[in-house]
Amino acid sequence: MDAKLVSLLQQFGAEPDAAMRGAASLSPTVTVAAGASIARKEQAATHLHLVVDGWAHGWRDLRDGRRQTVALALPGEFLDLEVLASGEREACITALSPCRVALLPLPSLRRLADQEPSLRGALGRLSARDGRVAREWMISLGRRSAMERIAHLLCEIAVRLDGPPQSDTVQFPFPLTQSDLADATGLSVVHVNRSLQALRRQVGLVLERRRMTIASWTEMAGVAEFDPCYLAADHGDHLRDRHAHARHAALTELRSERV
Amino acid sequence: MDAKLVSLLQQFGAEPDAAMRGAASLSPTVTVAAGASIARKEQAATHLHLVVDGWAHGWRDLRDGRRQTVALALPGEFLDLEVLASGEREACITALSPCRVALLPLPSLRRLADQEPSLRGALGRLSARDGRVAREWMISLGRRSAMERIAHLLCEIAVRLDGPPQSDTVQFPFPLTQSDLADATGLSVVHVNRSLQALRRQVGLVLERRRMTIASWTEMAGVAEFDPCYLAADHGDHLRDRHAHARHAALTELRSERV
DNA sequence: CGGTTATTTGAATGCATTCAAATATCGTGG
DNA sequence: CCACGATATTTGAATGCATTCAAATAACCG
Repeated sequence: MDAKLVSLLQQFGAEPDAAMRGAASLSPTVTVAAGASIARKEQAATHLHLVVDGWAHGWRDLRDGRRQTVALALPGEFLDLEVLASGEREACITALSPCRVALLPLPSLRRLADQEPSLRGALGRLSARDGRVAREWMISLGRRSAMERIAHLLCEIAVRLDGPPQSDTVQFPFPLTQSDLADATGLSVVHVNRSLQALRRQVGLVLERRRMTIASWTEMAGVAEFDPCYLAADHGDHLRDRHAHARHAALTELRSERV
Repeated sequence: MDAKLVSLLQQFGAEPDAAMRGAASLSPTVTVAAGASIARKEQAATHLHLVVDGWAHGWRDLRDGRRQTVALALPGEFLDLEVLASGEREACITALSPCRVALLPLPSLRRLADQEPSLRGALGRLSARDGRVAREWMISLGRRSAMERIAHLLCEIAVRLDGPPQSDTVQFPFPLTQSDLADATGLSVVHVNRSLQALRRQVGLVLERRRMTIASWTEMAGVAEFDPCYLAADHGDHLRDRHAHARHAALTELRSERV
């Protein structure tokens, strides 16, 4: 049972009771080291994975070794929600930092989702958010410059961790290496390094001892043309029936997501 | 009512009866010219869109005009399935060729999905396929060379239109301009032109009067490192309960999708 | 402390872009 | 049916962003 998952599911519209039962279907968590494999593409998908603590990513590679990160999971987020509907995993999952990962047995989660419309809706909206993030990444990979890509990713991470920032100075843990950033942004390690230096000069970015500081969020978001609305939980009128002011609350709630 | 939609839903696991009722919820179709807008990002999402005939795409752009296609819809495919769960549209939808588009009222489709588990499952699996396609595009945009990107996209289109090809020579209608291809692959028009010429020489690609011919599918798929399995309907064990040999049938059925 | 991993720098190369202009094709009205 | 304007494709040349290769420095881990 995991309190963070309960609150996540409720944020995305699950009834308190349904959220509890969803979270109760967790198997005991496993702990893995940074760089360790959590699930491989080929193996049968029997469980869904939730990162309780730590960061992980899903990736694919081409025959000659070029690698692309296709999904990033921060504390409290699912890694492979798509497995719920399709039954097959489409990427290898690897820990980017030391991780505690919860396993949710697929059959029981499906049974639960079939019975609980609100839980089903919450999982659907979580998938939809993953889709929005994926599309935003497509825009970065296809059309943004190196600096813009990195800036955009950093903004996204900041908001996914702590919600839209209150003050102009933002700070958060950052376990990724420059090589991880390269995988996620479709750039070479060397160029990530150089773009990071440019950001350091332009928007006062500091990265030391696995901690990121953004001196000017305004500047950074400007460089990235960043609009956080694609990260909000409520992206329509689903919740509005149940929670009258859900739309407004959504962003506020995101802020407490930091789990 | 649209026979193609019925068969699409059944391919993805809806009961015949449920598929019929899903298709029955279609509003009358509208016809739009190539280049015309079908739905805008900002406007309230009241309907889902299905391209009955013609090609369309969803796109986003940056302030300075750089544009990226984030989704492509071929005849018989949904354009904005993500709206079903999230309630908001995340891209502008534009016709790439003359199009007949069916509108499905969101509320009635949701009601239907809530009542019909098999229809719900089919829509979920269709969304999951959209997700797999999106991730494949991320790999192209992030890590494939210009020629590889275009080759991969052409392979994908060929399979989405007609299923995995039987013979080594493949032919299909192709209404996209090179500028459309540039939007989809994250390249400049000029470079698309040059890469197309390279493909012409290397794999005997011919594109004339809106018709594409691939002389050697083997060559083309080789250049693209193309593996069609991410396009299959059945990507897990969901269907296996109902249709014993669904997995094998999935690819075969895809072949008859060409609508 | 020493080995390993990560970051940083320099220099050379290359893939893709931009700009500009020519040619070809398409659609439409005369 | 042809002429016309508009759209799409093609080519050349110059530039630039990002990559690769190589090596040095710095940080991390046991």
